[in-house]
Amino acid sequence: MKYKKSAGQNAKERILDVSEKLFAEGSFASVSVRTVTSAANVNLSAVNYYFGSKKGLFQAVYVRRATLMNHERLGLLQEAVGKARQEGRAVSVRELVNAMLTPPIFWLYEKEKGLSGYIRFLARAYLEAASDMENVLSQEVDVFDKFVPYFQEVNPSLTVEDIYWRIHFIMGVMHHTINHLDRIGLLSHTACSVETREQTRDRMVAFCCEGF
Amino acid sequence: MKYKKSAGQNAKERILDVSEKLFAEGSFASVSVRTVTSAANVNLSAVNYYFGSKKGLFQAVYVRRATLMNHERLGLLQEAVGKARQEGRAVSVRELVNAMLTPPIFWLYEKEKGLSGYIRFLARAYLEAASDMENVLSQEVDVFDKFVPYFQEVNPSLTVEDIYWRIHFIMGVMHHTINHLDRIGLLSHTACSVETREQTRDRMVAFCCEGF
DNA sequence: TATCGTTTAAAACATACGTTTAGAAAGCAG
DNA sequence: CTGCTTTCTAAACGTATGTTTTAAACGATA
Repeated sequence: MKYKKSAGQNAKERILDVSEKLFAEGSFASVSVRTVTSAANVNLSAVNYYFGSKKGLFQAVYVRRATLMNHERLGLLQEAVGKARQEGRAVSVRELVNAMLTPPIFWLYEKEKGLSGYIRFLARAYLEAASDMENVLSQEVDVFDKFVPYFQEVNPSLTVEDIYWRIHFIMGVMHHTINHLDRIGLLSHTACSVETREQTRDRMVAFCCEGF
Repeated sequence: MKYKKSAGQNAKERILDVSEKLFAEGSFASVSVRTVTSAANVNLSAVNYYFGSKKGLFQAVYVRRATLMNHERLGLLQEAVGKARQEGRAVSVRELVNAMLTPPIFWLYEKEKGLSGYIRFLARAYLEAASDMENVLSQEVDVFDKFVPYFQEVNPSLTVEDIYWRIHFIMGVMHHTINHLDRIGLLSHTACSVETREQTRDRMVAFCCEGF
C-alpha cells in the first residue's frame, strides 16, 4: 500500500529539513513558503499538500523531533536517579541540571544531522508562541515538571515556587546560549573562542548549579 | 521656525510609541506598516515620510531610548563604585549584577510609560539582529564591557573568558525573564504568582551572583 | 493676504504572500 | 493493459505587503 515516486516521500522530509533550518534563522513571518519550497526543490503547493498550511508545516517541524528530545532528557534523568538509588543517595543538583542541559547543547553542536537546526528552531518557537501556538511549548514544559520532586528532595528548604523560578532561569541560560552561541566571540571581542560541546555544557551547568 | 499641526509632531512620537509596543509583541516581519499606522491613527505614508522605511522605523524605535537605558545602567555602576571606594573596599559581585539587571527589570514593570514596551522590544531585537541589523546590539554590548574590570577586581582568579561567559549567561536570564515573565505562572502551574519588580530583580540577582 | 516649508491625505504602484485549482505524471493492484 | 490512488506540476486567485506619487491642508512668516 505504499506509493512512491522518484523523489518520493523524501519530498516531505526534505521540506521539513529545509524549513527547520530556515525557521531556526528567521521568524515565522519572515520565512515564506516560496523560500522553503525552492530551497527544498519541490513545487510551491507541496507545503499545502503535505501540511495543509504554513502553520501546519511549522507545527510539523516541531512535532517531528519533540518526543525524541524529551525522551533523551528523561533518559538522562532516570539514569541519574538509578545511579543515585544504587549508591543510596539523593540525586545531586548537578546531575539534574546536567540532564536538563546536555541534550539540547549536544544537539546544538551536532552539525551533520538536523538536530542543531531543530534546537535553534525550538528556541525561536518559544517567542513565536506568544502570538499563536501556545500548545507548542506545553510538551516542552511538561518535562521540567518531572524534575521538580528531585530538586525538592535534594534541597527540602526550597519551595515549589523557588524551584520553578530557578528552572525558568536555567531555561534562560539555555535559550540564550542556543540563540547566540555564534556571537559569543563578538560579545567578548574574541576573548571567548569556540569550545567543545562538553566545555560549553559544563560552563552552563556550573553557572546554573551555583544558583541553587 | 517650528511648524505644527493639530496632531503635529505628536504623530512621529505616536508612531514610535505604537510600533515599540507592536514590535515587542511580534517579529519585525509580522508587524505590517499598515498595522502600525492605523494603530497610531496616522496616514499610511507617514512611516516612510518620517523614517524613510520600515527598517528605519525599527532602528528609530531602538535609538530613541538606547542611550537612556545604558545611562541608567552605567549610573548604577558608578554609584556602586563610588560607594565602595568611599568605604575602602572593592565593588561586590552583587552590586555589579544589580547594576546590570535593575534598569531593565524595573523598566519591564513600568506600565504607564512605554519603558516596558521598549525593554521587550530590545529583547526581541536581539533575535531579529541575526538577519539584518547587527549594529543594533553593538551599543548594548559596549556597556557590559565596562563591567569586566570590576568583575576581575573582585575575583582575580577569573579569566576574561570566564567573565564574558558569565555575562552571557546573565543576559540569558535577563532576556528570558523579559520575554516570558507573563508566562511564569503557566510554567509553574500557578505556583509562581506575579511579584513586585524588586522581588523579581532579587531572584535574578541571587541566581546570577551564585554563578560567580 | 500671499508665500514658503512642512505635514497630512488618498490613491496607485509593483511585488510578494499563502492558498487553491485543475490536470498531468507516476506507482500499485487487479 | 485497465482502474485507482497518490504525488507532482503549472497556473491562477485574491489579498497583503512596503513604497512612491500627487496634491491638498496647514502654520508661520513677511
